[in-house]
Amino acid sequence: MTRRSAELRLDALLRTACDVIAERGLGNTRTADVAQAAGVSQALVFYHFATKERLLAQAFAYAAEQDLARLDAVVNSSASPLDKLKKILKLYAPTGRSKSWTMWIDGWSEALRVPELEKVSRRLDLRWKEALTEVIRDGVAGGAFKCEDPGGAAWRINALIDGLAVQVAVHERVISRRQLADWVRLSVSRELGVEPEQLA
Amino acid sequence: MTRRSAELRLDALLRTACDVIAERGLGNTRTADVAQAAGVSQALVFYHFATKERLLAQAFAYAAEQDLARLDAVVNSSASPLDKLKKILKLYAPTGRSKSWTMWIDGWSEALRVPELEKVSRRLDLRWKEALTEVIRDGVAGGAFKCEDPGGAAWRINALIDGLAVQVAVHERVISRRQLADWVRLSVSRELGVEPEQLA
DNA sequence: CATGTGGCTGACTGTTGCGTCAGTCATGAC
DNA sequence: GTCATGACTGACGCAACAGTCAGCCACATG
Repeated sequence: MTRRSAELRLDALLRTACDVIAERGLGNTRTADVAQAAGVSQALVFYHFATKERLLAQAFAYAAEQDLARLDAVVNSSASPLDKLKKILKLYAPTGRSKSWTMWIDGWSEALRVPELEKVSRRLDLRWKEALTEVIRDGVAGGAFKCEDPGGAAWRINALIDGLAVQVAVHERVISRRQLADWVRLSVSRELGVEPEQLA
Repeated sequence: MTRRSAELRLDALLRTACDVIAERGLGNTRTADVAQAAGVSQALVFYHFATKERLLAQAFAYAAEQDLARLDAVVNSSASPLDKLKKILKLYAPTGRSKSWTMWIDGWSEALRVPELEKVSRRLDLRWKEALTEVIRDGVAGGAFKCEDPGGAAWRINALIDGLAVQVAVHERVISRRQLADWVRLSVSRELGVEPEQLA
């Protein structure tokens, strides 16, 4: 155990906690697990986090912020709406039994009972929808997309991906990632009046 | 405590367990909770179920079977494909912070780590898709719907509902049930070449 | 009525896992 | 050097909870 500043240690613990949560699930993560994974005494965990609940909630938020940072990078880039759309779809769609997706599915379930997690989960979900809405609006304004209700379209696209991602993440092998991507492209192309091939 | 046949008691315990699970979540349900809710000693729970895991898994399956029974009743009825479709959509879409939906969301999360629950959850999810596919095929054959890929359409419709239902169930107030229903009707109408109003 | 079967319970036990606390030790300030 | 601060830990307390067990008692059967 090398000694570190509180800030560094906190960050390292949160990072480790994310890994442990992704592997064991929010409900089955024990403080001792996180401590062990971080190579640290269990007491240290309580030195930095008052309760287990706080640790989990902060770790969850930490992971969410990382995802959102990647999203913002795309939205704030100078790419065309079509390119941004493609990048967002790529970020959002699950890759393998994605660490992120297992965490969000877990998060939804916990959020049913833990208000603090519900807040984080809601913020994350809404942010994706806003980002997508914005890109669609820009695309419509620039003539790249045709869509009467960008907000609604964004919701439907997000919901479709969520639903398909759950199936891929939870029920391995019922559909392939390729199938998921194809169906998403098809629906998006219909919503925005573009050809599916343009989204590849 | 009135004495009952094992069969009756088992059924009553499963029923009670479903209620408790819906309220407390799969992960937070204790055997003592179920016993108390059923007005029975904790030891009796273990008399009928070897382990807590088995109790929860069986309760989960029990709830799934009830849902599937309702679904089968619709599918096997003599209604027209359009009527069946409307009834399926009505069954599937969440009503309030629906007991069923909180359970399925919880189930997805648990299924990530508990193979036994994964099986039940998969069976349930696939059954809905099959039913919807069947109805769409019938509708296409009879000329009521226009759809080139009934299977794909069923998957997309189901995924959309799942995704929207999660938002309604988990993040109360971000969208209304009315909004959800409107969007589902819109997407379904596009998939099947009917007017949204016909689905009301 | 006697007797066996099986539903049922109270009172346990062992374990797990959160949280505490008294105290150690590294580091930077002076 | 010495002192103060704050990161860090081992060892423990304690409550919650899964699961056990010895035995009770209602009821069907003969």
